[in-house]
Amino acid sequence: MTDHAIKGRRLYEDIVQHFSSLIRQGVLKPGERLPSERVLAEQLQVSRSSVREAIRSLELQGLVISKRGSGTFINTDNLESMVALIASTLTSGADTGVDNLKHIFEMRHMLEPQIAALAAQRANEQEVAELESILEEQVRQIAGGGTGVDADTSFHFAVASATHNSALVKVVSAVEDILRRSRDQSLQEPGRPQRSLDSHREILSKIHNGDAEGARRAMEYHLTTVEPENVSSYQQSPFSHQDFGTGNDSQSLNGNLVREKLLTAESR
Amino acid sequence: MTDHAIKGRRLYEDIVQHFSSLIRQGVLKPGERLPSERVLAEQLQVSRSSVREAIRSLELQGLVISKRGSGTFINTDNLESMVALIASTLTSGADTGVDNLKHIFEMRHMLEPQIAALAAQRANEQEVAELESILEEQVRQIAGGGTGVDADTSFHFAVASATHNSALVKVVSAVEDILRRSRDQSLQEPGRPQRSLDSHREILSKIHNGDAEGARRAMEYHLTTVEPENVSSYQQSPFSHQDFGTGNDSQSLNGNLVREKLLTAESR
DNA sequence: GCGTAGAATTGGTCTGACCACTTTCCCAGG
DNA sequence: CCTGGGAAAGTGGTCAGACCAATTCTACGC
Repeated sequence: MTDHAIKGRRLYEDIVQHFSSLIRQGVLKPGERLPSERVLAEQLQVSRSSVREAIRSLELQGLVISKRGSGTFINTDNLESMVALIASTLTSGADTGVDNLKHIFEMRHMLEPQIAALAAQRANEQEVAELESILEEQVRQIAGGGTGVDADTSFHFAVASATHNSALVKVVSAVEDILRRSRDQSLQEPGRPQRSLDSHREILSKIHNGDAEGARRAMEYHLTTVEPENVSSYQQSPFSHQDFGTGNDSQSLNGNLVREKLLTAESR
Repeated sequence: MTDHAIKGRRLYEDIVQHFSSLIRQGVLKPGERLPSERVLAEQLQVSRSSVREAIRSLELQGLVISKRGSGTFINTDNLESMVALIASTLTSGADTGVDNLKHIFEMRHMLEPQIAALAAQRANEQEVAELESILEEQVRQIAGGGTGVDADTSFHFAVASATHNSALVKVVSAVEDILRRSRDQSLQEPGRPQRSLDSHREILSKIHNGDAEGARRAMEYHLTTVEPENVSSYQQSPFSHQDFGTGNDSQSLNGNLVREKLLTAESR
């Protein structure tokens, strides 16, 4: 890649780098609480605003978590925010449209079959049990007339988890997050939910038996059949996630005023 | 208080969501300039600090770019920051250590051979030419006594680009970015740079001929031979890149002092 | 016409103040 | 003694206004 030319460094970036370094070196351990913003500002000889911007940045990177009233804590590895970030990054850029969705499908098609194979080699009993319970949940959802999207997404996530590879889990989660909505549409089609469930069962069976190659093929079949033939017929809906906190609705004060001005149509 | 259901939602997140939406919907087009922070603050009826935190977040997501003195602009699709973000997210979390590097290698091994195959099917003349010139550069670097890491990274990046799949490009770039350092070490070994170059040539040849399966195998071979046998012998700290600027704190005002102050403050 | 100095504009940083929420701690009532 | 509850202190979230530094715009002088 290109060399990053020297650009006007910002103060908060120094701070981010500093803490990134400390955290990654393990000097600051997960769960630990950072000094308060005011204290940090004084120690670092910068203003509280700069400290806050740095913390904002670290939080977006998933390295720390701020909680009003209690403090800022190291990591605790909350996957959600990281996944949301990757998802947002994957869907942003020049190609925000149908192409993007195609690209995501393509990547998924590259990754998931191999992930299933890995999972077959590495899944332990607990993880197999988890997968089974997810399928039971999917049965319930479908029986209840639902599409089973949530269980569907959970299944793919759980398979990725069974690889014991955190990087894969993150990327797959991001991909699944992005595809959740279009999958919802895909599953609207009659018969689809049941077919999806069936192929999930097949995948799980292979994983249970440690049949890597079988799992790979089963996942490939699953993706091919469940995948839409015509991606372009799908809603764009690029930005699903919930930003970093499941946050929704109703702020006091000027919250509603702001919301009125900010949001046009955002159901929730 | 009367009204309720107040989630821990932050004000700036609303703003982020608002602009995310506008940008992704194409209402705000790349290159366009946003109103100044002061104006935005007034329009949205929030403080400038909140606007700034929102812009910070958008910038980290690669959606906008702020330039002191001139303004804040939409996107321009600067890949770098997005890649840096994904990289940082992939390397953060519970497993910041050797395991993480293993995971990254594993993911790479899943993706790149298939990417090479896709590239063989889709690369156009221009992209083939680009790959050729990268190899020439690699020759020069090696001839000059270097390891050719930069050209090496560029090569993998260019192959990914040839798939015309932006999502793949982003993920691969992040992966390559993370692995750059360990690759540097790997290439220190005598003969390695030359072998790497040779297998690059093989890959390019297959891509040039549109031989997808050949390209896949060539890439697989390349990864297997160039990859370290023992990942754990590699330096940890997989966090190479620059976090959004060049990160050497030797020049930063209080780099080391800060650390001292911070650590002493830990005991409480 | 053109270039340049200065004014206006913009993002970056600082300060100090309040608000909303949590945690801590102390004291009254058991 | 304890224990529960409420005030106090501490923390992040937001706000306001100021100044600095880089950039852009403008108008003046040549």
